[in-house]
Order: sequence, then structure tokens, then C-alpha cells
Amino acid sequence: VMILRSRFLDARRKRRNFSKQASEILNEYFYSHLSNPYPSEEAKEELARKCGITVSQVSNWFGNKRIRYKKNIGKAQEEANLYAAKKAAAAGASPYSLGGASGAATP
Amino acid sequence: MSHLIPSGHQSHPSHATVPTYKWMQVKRNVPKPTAPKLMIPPAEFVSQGVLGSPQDGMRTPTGPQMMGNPLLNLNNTGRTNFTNKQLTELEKEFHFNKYLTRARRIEIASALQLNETQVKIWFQNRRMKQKKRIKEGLIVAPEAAPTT
DNA sequence: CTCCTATGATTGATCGGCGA
DNA sequence: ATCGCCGATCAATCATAGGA
Repeated sequence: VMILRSRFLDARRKRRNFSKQASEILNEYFYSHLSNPYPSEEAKEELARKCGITVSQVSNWFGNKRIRYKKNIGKAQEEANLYAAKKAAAAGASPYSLGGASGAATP
Repeated sequence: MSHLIPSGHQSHPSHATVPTYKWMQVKRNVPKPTAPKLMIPPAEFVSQGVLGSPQDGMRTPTGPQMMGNPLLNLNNTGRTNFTNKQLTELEKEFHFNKYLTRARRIEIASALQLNETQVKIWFQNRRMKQKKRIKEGLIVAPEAAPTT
């Protein structure tokens, strides 16, 4: 119908997926701070630089990630978690401090 | 640092289940499950929201509860769907004043069939939106902005 | 090419903190 | 004590990109 409205007003909604590498960086941060995935403004700026995106995009990414993670608790999310957590540990090049605190699954 | 540890737990002993942190349980007082009927008196166009959503949670009704106007275009989730007319008027007013006075707010709310709170919130969100745009270097900066 | 899922962006409204 | 604003976030939705 008159759904045409958006065509013009929301043209800005031209989305472009982030690079595979950027997503990797964001996921690494997210899962290594799963206990509190709320990066500070400074952290967002750094992530934005590393990912080559804007701070707002970083905020959007975390916002979407948190909400969508919650909607899947008990699903493949945990899987992805272990995957990313281990990967982050292996990479060992991330300057992020493990926020987890608890569990530490590194026998 | 003391309120981000998992709470109850109920995980499964088998695989390394990820603990459930508080942020994962955060639930907000979403407006109102808006019930039964759906009515759209004026065949006006709504900005968005036309799909039907399943599921709806139940939240503590006790809260800000700003609604009170039975003739708002509410979404099934309780969210108001502003009409283009309303958005146009609000936008126009915004360009005139970034801030509203109580009196002006009442006028606009009445004219647009919205709550004072909704008008207030709309302006609040609009200001934040503009700030964000300026920050990202799109659109002109305020006025007397000492760029030095 | 069609159908479906993943994902970035938008936005009405909420939460907590501040100040008048 | 109350109210508006800010900054951040939530939650639902839109629209498109990408994969089967």
C-alpha cells in the first residue's frame, strides 16, 4: 500500500553488514565481558576505531546483541559463548580484562 | 562490583553452562499489553508497525503508566504509533523551539491528541537524536558554536 | 529467483541520576 | 518533594543482506 513512505524517508536505512573482522572484534569483547557487556564510552570509541565503524554503530551492535542474546538464553548462545571465550583466550592478544570473575574454565 | 554475579542458577551440570547474569534478566515495565480491540478511526498512515506480533509478556502494571487517552494508535505491544500528521507537527514545532514550555506542551498534546508525557518524551528523544547527528557530523551545528 | 534467517538501524518509552 | 532533562538502554519493528 502506501508503504512507499519509507522508500524516501528511511532511505538512510541502507544497511551494510560490518566486516567479518569487525564482527569478530565485537563478539570477542561481548563474550569476554558477558558478565557485564556494557562498554564504557571510551571502550566504545576504541572498538569503533578497531572496527572501522562509528561509536553509534558500536552502541547499536551491543544493544542488539544483548537483546538478542537474552532471547536465546539456553540455545546455541551458550555454544557461541564457549566458542568465543575460548577463542579469545587462545588469541590472547586481546587487551580486554576478563570481566567474568567467576567461573574461569581454564583447568 | 557486586551485582553482576549470577543469581539463582539452575543450569545443567553437564556442559559448561553459562551463568545467567543480571543484565540477562532485566525486564522493563513495557507499556501495556494493550488488549483487545484495534481501531483506526482516521485512515491516516501510521509511521510504522503494521505487523502482528505474537507473544506478549506481563509486567508489573504499577509504573509510570502514562497512558490515559483511549484514542491513541497503540501497537499490540502498547507502543504508540504516531501518525505522520503528528510527527510532522512535532517536527515543525521542534524546529521552532528545541524545548517546550508547559503551556506549549499542553497545546501541542491537545492538538495532536497525545499525552503531555508523550510530547515531552518525543522532544526529549528528538533532542538526543539531533545531538547524535551533530556528533556524527551530519547537519549543521548549533548556532553560536565556538569551534575553537 | 524465492523463501527464510541474520543483522544494522530506528524509535517510543523506561531507568537511574542530577539539578532547580 | 516534584518535575524536566540527560544519557543509556530496552524492546519491538523495519528493511535489507546473505545463505539454502
